[in-house]
Order: sequence, then C-alpha cells, then structure tokens
Amino acid sequence: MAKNRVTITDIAQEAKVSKQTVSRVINNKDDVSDETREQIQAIIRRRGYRPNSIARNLAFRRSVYLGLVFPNVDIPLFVDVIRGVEHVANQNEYHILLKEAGNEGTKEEQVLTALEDFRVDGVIMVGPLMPTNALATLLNSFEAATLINVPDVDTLPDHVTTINVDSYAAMAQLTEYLVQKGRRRFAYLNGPVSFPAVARKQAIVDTLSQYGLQLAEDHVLRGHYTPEFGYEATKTLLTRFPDIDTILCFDDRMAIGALKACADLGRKIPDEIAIAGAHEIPFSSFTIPTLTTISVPRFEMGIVAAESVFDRLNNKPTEKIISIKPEIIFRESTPL
Amino acid sequence: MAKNRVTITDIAQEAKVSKQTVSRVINNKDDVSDETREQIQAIIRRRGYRPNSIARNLAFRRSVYLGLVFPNVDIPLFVDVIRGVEHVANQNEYHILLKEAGNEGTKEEQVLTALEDFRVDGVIMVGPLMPTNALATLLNSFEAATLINVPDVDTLPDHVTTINVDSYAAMAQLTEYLVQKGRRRFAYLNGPVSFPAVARKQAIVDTLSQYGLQLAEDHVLRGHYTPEFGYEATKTLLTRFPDIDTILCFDDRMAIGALKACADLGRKIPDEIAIAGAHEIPFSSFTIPTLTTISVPRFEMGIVAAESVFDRLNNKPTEKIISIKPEIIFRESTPL
DNA sequence: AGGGTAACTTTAAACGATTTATTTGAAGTA
DNA sequence: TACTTCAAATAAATCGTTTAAAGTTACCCT
Repeated sequence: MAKNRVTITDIAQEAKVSKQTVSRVINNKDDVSDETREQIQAIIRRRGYRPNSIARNLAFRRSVYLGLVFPNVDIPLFVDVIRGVEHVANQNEYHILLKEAGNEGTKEEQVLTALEDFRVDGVIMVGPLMPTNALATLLNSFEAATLINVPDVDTLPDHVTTINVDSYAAMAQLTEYLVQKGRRRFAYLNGPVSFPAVARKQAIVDTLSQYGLQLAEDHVLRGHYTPEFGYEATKTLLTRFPDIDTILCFDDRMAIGALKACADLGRKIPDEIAIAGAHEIPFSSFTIPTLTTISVPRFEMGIVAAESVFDRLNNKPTEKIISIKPEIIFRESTPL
Repeated sequence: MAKNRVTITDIAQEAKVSKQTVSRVINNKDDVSDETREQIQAIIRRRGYRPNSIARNLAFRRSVYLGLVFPNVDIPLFVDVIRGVEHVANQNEYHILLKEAGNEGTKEEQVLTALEDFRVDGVIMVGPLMPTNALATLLNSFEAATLINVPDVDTLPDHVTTINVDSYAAMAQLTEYLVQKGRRRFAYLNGPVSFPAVARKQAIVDTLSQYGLQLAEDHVLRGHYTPEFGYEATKTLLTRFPDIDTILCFDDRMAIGALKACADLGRKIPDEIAIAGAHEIPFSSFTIPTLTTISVPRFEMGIVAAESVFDRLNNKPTEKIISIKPEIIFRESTPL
C-alpha cells in the first residue's frame, strides 16, 4: 500500500540540517563536509528515503521521459525498435512513455498533446500519418523529436531528425533482379497506408516500366500485416490471374500466408511463382521453402533514433536526415 | 524547441481572475459563473494553454502512470499483453511507463524502485523471477500491483493480484492425448527459466508417470524462444535418440524450428514425430504442416491485468488470484 | 433593515524537490 | 588587528498546479 513516504524535509529534520544540504548530498554536489554527508547518507539509508521524481522533475526542467509513439504495437517494427530505444534510454537514465496513435493516425494529435503535457524531453514517432505541416507544428513543443518513416522530410523543423529506410531502392533492386530472372507478371500485396508502403509500390512500378512492363492495378491488394491476409489475397489473385509469376509482399507475415496459399493450390515456389517479403522476421528462414526478404535493421533504427534524440538534448551536432539501407536476403522462394 | 510555456498564472492574469478560478475551469468544477468560465476557456484556447501534468501530479497525489514490467520485450506475451493494458489504460486516461527487468530478473529491483520514484499508482509485472518474499516487500510501495505468471501466490500481500495461466492443466491434457494416440517417447524443448516453464515440464512428467512412462532428463533441452533453438535442438535430439516420437515445445517459435528440422531430416510429421507448441502465434496455422499449439489468451490477460489494477485503485472488490484456462488447438502436427 | 444563504472569488498554504542568494565561521594575509 | 577568502550551511524563492479556508457580493426573506 502506498504508505506515507519519507520526504527530504523528514531527512533534514532528523539530521538537523536544512533541506538544501540534504539535496546536495542526494545530487552529489560540493559544499558539504564529508562528515555531514556520511551522516545524512546513513539517515537516508535507514529511513529508506527515495526522492520523489515528480517533484524533482518539476524543479528541474527536465522530465527524464521520452515519448515513444507507434501507430500500433502490432506493426513489424515494434518490438525491435522498442528494444533499441529502451537500450539507449536506459544508458541515459531516461524512461519511456509508450503511446499508440492508431493505424489511421486518428489519435496522433491527442497523443502528442498528452506527451507535451507530461513535458517529455523528446519524442520518437514511428510512421506518422497526419499532414506534415500540422505535425511540424505539434513537434515544436518538444526539445527533440525523431521521426521514423516519414515523407516530406524537407519541410520539417530543424530540431526534428528523420530516419527513413530506403524502401524504394531495396524494392527496385529486388524487382530488377526478378525481371532479369525472367519474371513478367508481378503482383503486390501492400500494407496499410504508410510511407514505406507507398515508396515500395512506386519502386516496383518504376522498375517494371523501365523494362516495358507494368504492375496492373488489379494485381495490387491492400491489407494488414497478417498471414491471413496474405493467404486470402494470394488465393484471390491466383484464381483471377493464374498467370501471375511473382508476388511481392509488404511484410513477411503476409508472405508466409502467400507461401501457404501456393502450397494449398499446388503451385510450385519459386518455379511457377516467386514470393518475397520484407521486414525479416525470425521465421522467414524456417518456412518451407525459406523466404526471400528485405531485411530492415530495426534494432539499429531504435538505437539510432534514441541516440539522435539525446544528441539533440545535449546540443551535440546531429544529422537531420538519416537514411538506412535495407538488405535483400535471397532464399529459396525466389529463383536463383 | 521547448518554448516558454503558458502557465495557469498567465491565464489568470490575462483573465483578471485568480489562479484558482482558472483551476476550477480546467477541472470542470462548480462555483464559476458561466460567463467567467467561457471567457477563461476562450483565453485558454487562444493562448494554447495546457496544464503541466508534472505539477498536477505533484499536487494531486495520483501520478496517472501505470508501470508495466516485462523480463524482456521479446517474450511471447509481450505484444498482446501490452495491447490489452494500453487499451484499458487509455479508457482510464492513464499512461504507461514501460520497463524491462532482464531475462534473469537482474534488474527487477532497480526497475521497481525507479517506478516507485515516479510514484506510479500501479504496477503490472510479467514473470517476476526474484524470491517471492523480497518481491512482496518491494510491491508494498504501490497502491496496486498485478503479477502475471508467478509462483507462490499465497505468500503475496493482499493488495497484489496474480494472474496465472493454468499451464499445468493444459500441458497435462495435451500429454495425455498424445499418450492415448500411442506416443511413448517424449522430448521437451523448454524455455528460459520461468514459472510456466517449470509447470509445463512438471505436467509432462506427472502425466507420463501415470501411464508408467517417463520424460528422460536427456530428452529435455532448454533454450530461447527462437526457431533457431528449436531447429538445432530438434536435430540434436533426433540424432542422439532417433526413436523419439513426440516433441513438445515451450513456445511456437521453437516448434517452428522443430518442424523445419524434421522436414530437413525427412522425418514425417505427425506420423513419425508429433510436434506441438504453445503461445499461439499468427503463423502457427500457416506452417507446413500446421501446428498444434496451446493457445493462451494474451490480449485478455492484458485487459484483465489492467482492470484489476484499476479496481484496486478505485477500491472495488477484486479477486486476488485469477486463473486463466488456455485452450489446446489441435492441428496437423499431431495425430488425429 | 438585518440576517441568512447562495454564488463566486481570492488568499494562502501545500506538494517535494531545486536553485539562487545570503549568512556564518574559520583560516589566511598583511 | 583588520581585511579578505573560502568552505559549509542556511533561508527564501521557485517550479505549476491543487486544496482548504476565508472573503466578497448579491439576493431573498421576514
């Protein structure tokens, strides 16, 4: 039960010194004799005193909080990014306030406002969806902000760092590879609206058109990051367009559903149909067949994001735009 | 950039009223005339005033924070439990402070102490590993605490709620089913030390012994929740003990590795070897063959955990010990 | 007109720390 | 002795809000 907690005043009284002397001891400052210091420390230990962080944060002007905003905890980046951020936050003795902003960005404003109320020192936001200029205004309230996967990086204020995965380049490279292997009829299972989702589709379209090919609109389906969607979508596509020879997926989870659908339909992978995913997950090298995927260094993104925030807070020079190169991992689901 | 923020004093000055009147307006209290109220609200809107939550929390004795502690963000329960907790926290206008305590529980004390410093109103802790009596002492600092998956529930203080999955019952049922299908030589891929890990193994041992069978110690390997471990462990086991006919896994991720290993070794599932996992993941119905698994209602656990905390905070009557029944989902990886 | 009451407002004191002066006392210097 | 210097400690103000108590009107009633 929340007991009546010991305060700095209690300690000061018992030690027969002023609160300020106690405060000095707590914060390891000078101007306290060794004798007094030890005596106060002994009392603190004995009484089990722990300074109230809320009061402390009010007096400091630092809150020691970092806001971490995801559209949804279900997105592919979530676990690894949070691991990276936690790691760096711990090193800096910061704490993480976690928020969901909704898959359609509906709660973004509300969430940022709440974080502002808590005077978080910095914000890391993954995949914001609101208009960039409105976002820029909201972000003005924070000393440091880092956005992951966001378009229009140029129009953002100076104190905002952006980290983008170069989704376009990776998908273009993968598409080109498959075209050179003789693939002609591409389909794309797209994810919920997001910046990388748009970029990747554009990469496919552009690359195909360089070869005089095209990605038909009815070969593109949009859905969630689930094997269920991948399964159903693949069945639908292959029923309607049996000559499809390549299915690119926004996410490995979808791709796993696609693999299963092909297995159920008796379509050979990769001979008849090539399949590739993205956002490597631990399972993609354990599927049957193993899955070709675009690997995004998610943990590193979390690390870099958090570091950029702390660099801002400490007025260190920081890059404003950070681009991360994904890597294509070729496995059995695409032709050699 | 952190600009100089508008305070309640600024609003009071501009409205030519006292801070307290403004406070009343903010908190929707009585004793303010409609005229004054509207006027103040207008000023608040115009100046973009937002009350400082830190100062607020200091004045209230509620922090509006919930601490959420996991051993690691990589554990099977993580994403769904957090979703559940977030959901309920949002409804109550609470905020989540997320903490990792380490897979060996090394940081548990440190983390709980930090949460105490922040005066979180309640704590939800998943899979604590420290000795129960030490834990009980630490939890005394909180008004409400809920533990998920913890042994020795009886020795915990009254204000602590525990939520346990009845891992023992489910695993016993599954084992019995497989024995009745004629399986005799069981192996078990165990997870990192945790309460459910211990309980499930015991369930296998006990059930087998009822049938005069036993789980040989060298048929039990321990490792992390990864397909890699499942893969390697399965290969090791099947090489050393080719007559194993059942591999039970602590987690679906391991089981997926086991499936792959059997495929690589040319062992037929389920005819030669039955495989089952636990903690249903989205993929387990998309593996080839599909995976039999013990399904734990993780999202509901998050919901229930958060609700129990709020019930405590609001002095509503609450159950002290909540037991959750997992469900066995039979699929292709075990005999019909 | 006096008293009572309701409707508002204001003053002042928390909340629990830090920060900014200021004071005290002892030691050093000329 | 008188003056400066420095360390050690204290007092008071501050952070931005709420809460409790006191104060002011205005209105109604007899």
